[in-house]
Amino acid sequence: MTTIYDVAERAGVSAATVSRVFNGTRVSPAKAQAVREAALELGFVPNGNARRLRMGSSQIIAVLIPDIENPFFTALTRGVTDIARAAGYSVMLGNTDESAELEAELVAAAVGDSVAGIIVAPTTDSTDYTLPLTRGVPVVAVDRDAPLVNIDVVIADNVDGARQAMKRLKALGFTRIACISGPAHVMTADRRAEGWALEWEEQHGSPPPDELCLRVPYSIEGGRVAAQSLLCLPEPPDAILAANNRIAVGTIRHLMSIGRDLTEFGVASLAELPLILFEPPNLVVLPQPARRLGTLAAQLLLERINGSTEPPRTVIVPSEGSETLASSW
Amino acid sequence: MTTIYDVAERAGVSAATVSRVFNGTRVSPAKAQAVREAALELGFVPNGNARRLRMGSSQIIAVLIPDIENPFFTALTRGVTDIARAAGYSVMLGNTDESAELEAELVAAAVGDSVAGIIVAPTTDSTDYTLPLTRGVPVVAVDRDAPLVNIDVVIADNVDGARQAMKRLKALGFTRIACISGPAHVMTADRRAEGWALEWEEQHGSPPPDELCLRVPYSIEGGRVAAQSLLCLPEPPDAILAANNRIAVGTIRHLMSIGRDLTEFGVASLAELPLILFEPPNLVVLPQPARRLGTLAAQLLLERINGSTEPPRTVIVPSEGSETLASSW
DNA sequence: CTGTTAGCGCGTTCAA
DNA sequence: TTGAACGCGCTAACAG
Repeated sequence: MTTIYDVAERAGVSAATVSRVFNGTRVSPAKAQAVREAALELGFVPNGNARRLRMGSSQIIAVLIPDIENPFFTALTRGVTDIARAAGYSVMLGNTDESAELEAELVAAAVGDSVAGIIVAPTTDSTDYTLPLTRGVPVVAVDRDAPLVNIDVVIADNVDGARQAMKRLKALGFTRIACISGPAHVMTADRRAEGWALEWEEQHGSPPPDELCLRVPYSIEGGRVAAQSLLCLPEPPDAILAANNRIAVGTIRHLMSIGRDLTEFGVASLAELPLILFEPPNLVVLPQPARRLGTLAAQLLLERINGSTEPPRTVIVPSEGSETLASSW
Repeated sequence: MTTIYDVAERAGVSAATVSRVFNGTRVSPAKAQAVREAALELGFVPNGNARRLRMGSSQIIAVLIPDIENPFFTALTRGVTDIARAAGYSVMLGNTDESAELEAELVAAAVGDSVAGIIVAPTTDSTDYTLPLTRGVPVVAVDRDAPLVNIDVVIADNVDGARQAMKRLKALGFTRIACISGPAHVMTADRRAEGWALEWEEQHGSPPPDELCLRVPYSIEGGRVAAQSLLCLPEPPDAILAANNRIAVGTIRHLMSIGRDLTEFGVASLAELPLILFEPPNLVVLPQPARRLGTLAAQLLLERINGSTEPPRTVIVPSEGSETLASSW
């Protein structure tokens, strides 16, 4: 382990000078040059832990997401890393696995590592971020609200997304549009179901029948089961609004498995279907602004890191515009 | 910022005792209890940087992958985190974007953060990991070989994967199977093309015609273009072996776009097709052992971290067995 | 079992 | 412009 002292000795200067060279403080060109050479020859790598200990903070942003295997969150993370890197920050990723305990643990670890800030998709709507906040570590909630604390929040306009999808289905001629959304008390799922109900009321002049909105896990199986039971209704729907991509896939698979004619049944997915093989005729895809959520969250966080004390803002990111898959082929 | 000294004072013990409580060394139950209470009341969070500085190493494993938005690498990462977490390590993720410079930068950063070890998917086959290695930080290469240095390597058996896919296609009745693989000099792409050629020779008793193997980017568009030109050949293939999922999707999309009858054309994908809507009749999917690569790499790395000095091993992970999608529905 | 002491490597005063 | 000295918070010796 070569330290600044080794470099200093080799360059014939003091450790302080070496430190200055690496931190941009003015040093005479001759010594600066000597230090750089010595550092190179010795393969000097600054010790981040000592640096952070001394400075009390780091150029690291912690990103805490529920599932690294979910394309939505990886796209979001990508947005964060883009902005972070441009600003000279690196990103530490944590997987909360939708577990509140794990999330709390990771938040504490991030604080202990004196990260510069935290971007988190809260696992529950009752998570508490006073720990970092009281220590001056800014937190930005992304994708989901954090009602208990007063922080910046960046979320997609899920209500509007659902309504837009409904409108597209209506434009395709469908009128009795059911809704399969995610679990109750999951904010995105709640909002999407809400948007569905609002739009239904606008289209029909009356609230939607309760039985037309099912809440299931955000999974393929959830979509499959829900689609099945919706189709068994006395008055079955002629289209289904799926609140995320997995539910949409489950829905379509069920429709195909029972040989349903997809030219006469509409499906909307409130998320992209990345490696889809073909575009069913009446499929409406409303891409989620995942990466944009990430970039915005990172920007807000950087503002806080740089000392902004504006009152916390909630940024609602509009849908990326409904579009059929064809346009992205 | 509350420190162990604050906790110590409040609990009426010395800082060393507080440290011991948090590190599992034996302490009298009474004092241990007092320490825990004091820590809780004060909201004490151990300072990881001080800890790592003092200890000279950390419980952190750096994972460096080319693309966090690629399901293969996220699955791999998931495998690493599973093992790491179970062993009490946390994971720091870096995105190399297939850039050798960025990779080098991230490796240096990891060393500076005194991580316990590094798991990396090398961006080129000439990357050099002497920096961490000379500092005693073990490195395990995953998914791709690192010929320049003598380290543990964990890769999928791409040759065999390609051959198995070929066998499946043959079993379905296809004989003139073309190959669309990734870019030349990308190890996985080379091996898969190699497997294709070997199996062709075994099936036909002669080397395959050159024009039947195309090398394109690992992208949907690459697959589309390659499929198109293969089908224009004087003697077109009756099946295509796609070296990854994106190429497979591009291939199938092209086939469907020209109205090709998929009951008479075979396609094999050397990777999973996660959110697929339906299973084309002659689609062979050979899932990549992504997560397994991650778990194995993590295990090897942990052995090194724990001081193993065995000669470096190259672990070749067998394909996960060919299976059609149906089995995973 | 416990307290005291001494650094880990670095950035930053304060003098010179 | 530069160097000496200090301490960030913690753990590992060493006594007791």
